[in-house]
Amino acid sequence: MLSVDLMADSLYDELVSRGFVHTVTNADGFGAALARQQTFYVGFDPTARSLHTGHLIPLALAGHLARAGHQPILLAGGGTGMIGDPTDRSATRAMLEVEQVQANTKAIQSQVERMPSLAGVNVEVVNNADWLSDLRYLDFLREIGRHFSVNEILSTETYRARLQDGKGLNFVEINYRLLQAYDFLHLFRERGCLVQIGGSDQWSNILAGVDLIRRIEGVEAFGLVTPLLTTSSGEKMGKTKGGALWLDHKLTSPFDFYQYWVNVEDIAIEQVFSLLTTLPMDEISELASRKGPDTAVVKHRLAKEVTSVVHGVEAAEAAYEAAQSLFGAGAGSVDAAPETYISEAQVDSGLNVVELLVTTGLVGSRGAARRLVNQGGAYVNEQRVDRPDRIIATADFEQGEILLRSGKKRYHRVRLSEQNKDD
RNA sequence: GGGUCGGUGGGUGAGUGGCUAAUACCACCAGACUGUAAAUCUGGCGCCUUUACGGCUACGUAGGUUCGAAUCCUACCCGGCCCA
Repeated sequence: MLSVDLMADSLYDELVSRGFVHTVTNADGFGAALARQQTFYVGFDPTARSLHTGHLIPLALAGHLARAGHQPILLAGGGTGMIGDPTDRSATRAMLEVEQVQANTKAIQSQVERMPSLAGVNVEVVNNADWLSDLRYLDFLREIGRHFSVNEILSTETYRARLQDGKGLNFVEINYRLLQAYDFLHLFRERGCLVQIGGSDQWSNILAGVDLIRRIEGVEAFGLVTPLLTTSSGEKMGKTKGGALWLDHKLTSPFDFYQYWVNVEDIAIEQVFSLLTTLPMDEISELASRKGPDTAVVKHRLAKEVTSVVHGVEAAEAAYEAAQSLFGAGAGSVDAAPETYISEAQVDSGLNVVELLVTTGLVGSRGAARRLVNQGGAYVNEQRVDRPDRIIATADFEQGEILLRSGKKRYHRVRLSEQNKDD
């Protein structure tokens, strides 16, 4: 018994020392609860067809808990997504089309199921549409609604801010909290789930569930929220030109994903390591303590670890190799850089750099491509392009391939093919 | 339902008949410096083109007034506040 307790304590302590605990409902109680096998859950709303960097911390935490023997349930919010979480929103979200929600839910479900960081773990994925869709309004109001104080809801940060700024708040949005709380209650009843984890923005929603379970079932459930990864200027980490840093390789290539982490600010190294990778803390401290140009090496390690978590070790290795050949000594081919195929016919018809930059998606418009060239940020095979009307000829292809570069670090391969091929 | 104020580019938020593709800040992109870092400095940041004192599209939606509208009028949609 004693040893089990020690294990549990050390698990909780480990979570604290790695920086996962932003807030917890009852630290002692939670620590003690971990002495027994717990079922816990974390939810993701289907606002897009892929999860992004921001979801990585709760996923990592889920991994730690799961490896310690606890049972994870990952919840895709097919039901709550129909409503839209108002948290951190200065205005009402546009409601997504039903089909969109369903498609996103499916995408996220399969993404979570295939997540390398959870490989070997018995993850259960559920969709709250399965139980929320069939709720009966009157029953829900009588059983659940009566436990919620509108005053209390309105006094929480999200809603108060809305009211103060005179931004408006509709009834649907207030209900979001009830539904999320109900999810927790449902999972407690059906699965004995006593723990919900999430990002710090989910604190009040999680708390609502903990309260609901106590009120209705008389049982103490636990909620724990993780911090957010932010840059030194306080911005959420994971923002790029193209928007979020997606976990889906079709939206953000493993190479770009890798590059993002190689480029994190120095001061974030330790935090990213401890939250997103599973390296032991003493090793992390050692890595983080290195100074000067050596930090480049450390960042490669960081990028490799984080990329492995999302895309697997092989993709991480490939991204590393690609980065080495691009940024290390000597240039080579770049297997992991995103690639596009174009036909010889296109080349023969007089394709110029601007057109090429646009078709590869390296820039968003022809105007932007011209700007890039004029600012000296465009390269073909590592040679700076000086004119927007520079024609790309078959002679530019080295072994059927052109290496296109935008700025210092964004690469794209263009390959010749008989026909156009996508993906 | 009545009154009143408001809906501007990824975000915040100026602009109230031409000088406005639209101030400023943030985010973002490029250049310089570096370590593929931060900070700093410089340039850019609707789309298109023969890069031009050029064309097109845009300031909730749809019409209208005007030589000319984000700016005025009408209707509608959405939101705040007050009244019911």
